[in-house]
Amino acid sequence: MAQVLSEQRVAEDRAVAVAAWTRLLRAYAVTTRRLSAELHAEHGLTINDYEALLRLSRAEGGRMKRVELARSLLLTPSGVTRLLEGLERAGLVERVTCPTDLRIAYAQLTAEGRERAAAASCAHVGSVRALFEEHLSPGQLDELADLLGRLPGVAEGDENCTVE
Amino acid sequence: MAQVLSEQRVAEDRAVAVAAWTRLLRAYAVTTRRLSAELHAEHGLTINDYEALLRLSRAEGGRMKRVELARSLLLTPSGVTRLLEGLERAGLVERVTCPTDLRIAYAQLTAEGRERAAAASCAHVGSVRALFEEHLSPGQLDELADLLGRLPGVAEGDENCTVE
DNA sequence: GGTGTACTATTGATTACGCAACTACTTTAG
DNA sequence: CTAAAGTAGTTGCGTAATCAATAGTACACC
Repeated sequence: MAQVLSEQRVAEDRAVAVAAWTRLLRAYAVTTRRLSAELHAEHGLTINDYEALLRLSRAEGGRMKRVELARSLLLTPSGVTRLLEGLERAGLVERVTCPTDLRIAYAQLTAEGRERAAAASCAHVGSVRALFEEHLSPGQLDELADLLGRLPGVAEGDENCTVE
Repeated sequence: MAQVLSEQRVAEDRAVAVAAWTRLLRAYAVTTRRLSAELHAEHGLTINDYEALLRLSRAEGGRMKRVELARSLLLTPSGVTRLLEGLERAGLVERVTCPTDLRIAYAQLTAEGRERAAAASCAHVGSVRALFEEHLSPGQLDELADLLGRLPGVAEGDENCTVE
């Protein structure tokens, strides 16, 4: 009897971890599709384009080392190279070399980049709020952010990421 | 004074929705990288390969209509075509046409597919639990699953998705 | 002061996926 | 019974990202 109960308990515990995981997958898929479609239609930016501009706009002097940006966006270095390729072509970001360390190249936000970031931010934050606040109360959102932040590596990128 | 408080309140509300959203992005990126690397290394499957096999193995007769699978995995029809291309080439899934409606093609799990699904499931569930349970209690996982499930379209795919 | 190790960044090849356009079949309405 | 509308699925094309391999630069240590 105790045996049966304990087996059931184990099965439930397994289920709940897997349920959280599958829902995380689905939640990502759903929200990402919707928000990235809006962002792309209205501002011609992908989510990572936007996040990159945002982080640059909050960084000291509007510039960041490329690796730093990679860590901040959870991208590989090559991912950042390609991301910035696009933003440079669009004139939103400039490449600035570091005089004291020739390995380093900064990504530097241009004036136009700063404008686009501000414009997109305004609309995008609206979309995000519309989607999330329609279904979750502020308390629940807080709880959700807290729980997700407990996963390793999730909360680390927050310093540069708070709303002013 | 009331004015100031209310403005502050608004700013906090905005922040919490955006915080939840960015953490969702990061949580997806972090967990996905880790779990998909393991799954790929040990079983040669992507996460969607795995999820597809899993859903097929739980479906009546080990088969599903391709659109049904698409909805279940939150993929577009073309995504499913390509996903199944790979699984068919690997001999894990077979294409079965429907005799009464020639538009329809079923994806049918093969014996080998069923084996691979079972083998991968065992290890993968272990990885998922290790990752999630290391940082969240069962109660918190339950709460997390609940909160994510409130987002539109997230909880819908669950029928086929419960652990047996 | 040269040599090995670590760091920054890019490139080539590959993969996974979405969108739009299309074909093929079925159902409904007239 | 046929025309129109709807549904299932595939294909071409484009894009974002990965990994592995590579090149250039900095620095520590003997």
